[in-house]
Amino acid sequence: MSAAPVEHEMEERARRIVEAVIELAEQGGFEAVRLRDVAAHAGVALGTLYRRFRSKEELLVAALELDTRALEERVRLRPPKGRDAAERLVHFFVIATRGMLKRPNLSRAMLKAAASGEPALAQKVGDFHASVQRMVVGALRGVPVDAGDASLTERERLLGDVLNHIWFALMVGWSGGLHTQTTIQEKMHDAVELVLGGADEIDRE
Amino acid sequence: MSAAPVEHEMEERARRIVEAVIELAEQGGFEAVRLRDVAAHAGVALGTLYRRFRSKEELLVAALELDTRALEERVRLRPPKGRDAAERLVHFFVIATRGMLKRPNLSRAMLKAAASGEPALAQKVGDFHASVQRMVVGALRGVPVDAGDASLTERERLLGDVLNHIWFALMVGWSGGLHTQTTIQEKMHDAVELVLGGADEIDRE
DNA sequence: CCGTCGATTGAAACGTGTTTCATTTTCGCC
DNA sequence: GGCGAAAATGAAACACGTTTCAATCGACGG
Repeated sequence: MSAAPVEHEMEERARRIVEAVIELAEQGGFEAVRLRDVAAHAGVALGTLYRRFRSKEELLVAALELDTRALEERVRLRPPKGRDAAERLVHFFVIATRGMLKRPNLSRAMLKAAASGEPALAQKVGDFHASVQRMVVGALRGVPVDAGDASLTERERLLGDVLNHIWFALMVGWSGGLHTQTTIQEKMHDAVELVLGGADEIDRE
Repeated sequence: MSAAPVEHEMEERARRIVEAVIELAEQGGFEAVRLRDVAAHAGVALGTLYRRFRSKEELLVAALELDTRALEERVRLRPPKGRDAAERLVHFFVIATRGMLKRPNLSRAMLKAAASGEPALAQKVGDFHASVQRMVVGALRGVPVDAGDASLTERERLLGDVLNHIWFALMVGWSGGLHTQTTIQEKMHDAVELVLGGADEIDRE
């Protein structure tokens, strides 16, 4: 019956599972992602779901991976604009933040999973941070950085790291009700100006 | 039988409950904090526990509050030392990081709760961030800042905010296996130098 | 001393993440 | 077309966070 080879069949199932996760999380957040419902929506048995994903958190980190890839694509097609690095960085974080806040329930659920501290997720969570860092450096340079490029300067690595951490902490804070979209953007604006060398040297590049 | 008035009785119970949480979390982390065990250790019924704390996360955030108060006391008694602001800030983060990593299971559990995104915890999590920020500004100034002091300069607020965010994100990353104690301290060192005005102006104060 | 009322208790029940397992299906291969 | 292995299924069971509730306790005013 099925024309696809095994791998495709497996990927197909995994894709449907993650899609179901995203749909449920968009509607009701982390708690609404009931794995029995996920399995039903994806048309698989619970055991199949657990063959591919070790936990609920792993499912949501898989969703984060998809989301991050979409953001990368968005940034590749329409890179953040600005006359200098600061403007481009601020613009990038506006894009990234808006992207997350567009589906708040899903984003909260993904952030909760990413911050859950599960060692099994370290790889994927690390990939997420690496991706954000690459996009940050891309905005800093004004030129996209692709995944294979290991040639960051020390300064780029540092700035990417620091801004990534700040944004992540802000998103986690937003997720817990500590910040609004506006305060996130203001704080990222201030942070970018700070790390780019103070308020006076706006056009340093 | 009981000589203490009602309020003391209630506080006493709450204190014993949080102590039980800390003990169990120290040994086995978040999962080991089974609320039936917590209640048994504290000598109360499950219902009593749920009268005072709305969720497992709230219990661990209460533990974080205790821990943070202990860190504040530690910093008040022996403030971070250094010839300039950068050294004091780095020293403060060494103290704070070492304090958390001394009881890794407990700290991971508390961080997971703090990053869980529960809106009910916003107040307490916000208090935690405010406390860290105060200690950061204290290290920046070289003089402790007490809780009532609202007179931060704009620069102090910004630096406290940014360094607090970076440290929090690093701790969450550590919790998930992304960083070691060494990498945390290196990254905080670099971050402090960055936000304090670049690698060249070491003695700016 | 009694009655009242809120707090506590003990125990049961529920929902959901996770595990287990016997059975069935699918797939590559001969 | 049939075989053996790997994967999927369906259903049950388990663990634990959370809720519920009737019974009991303890303090306090009258």
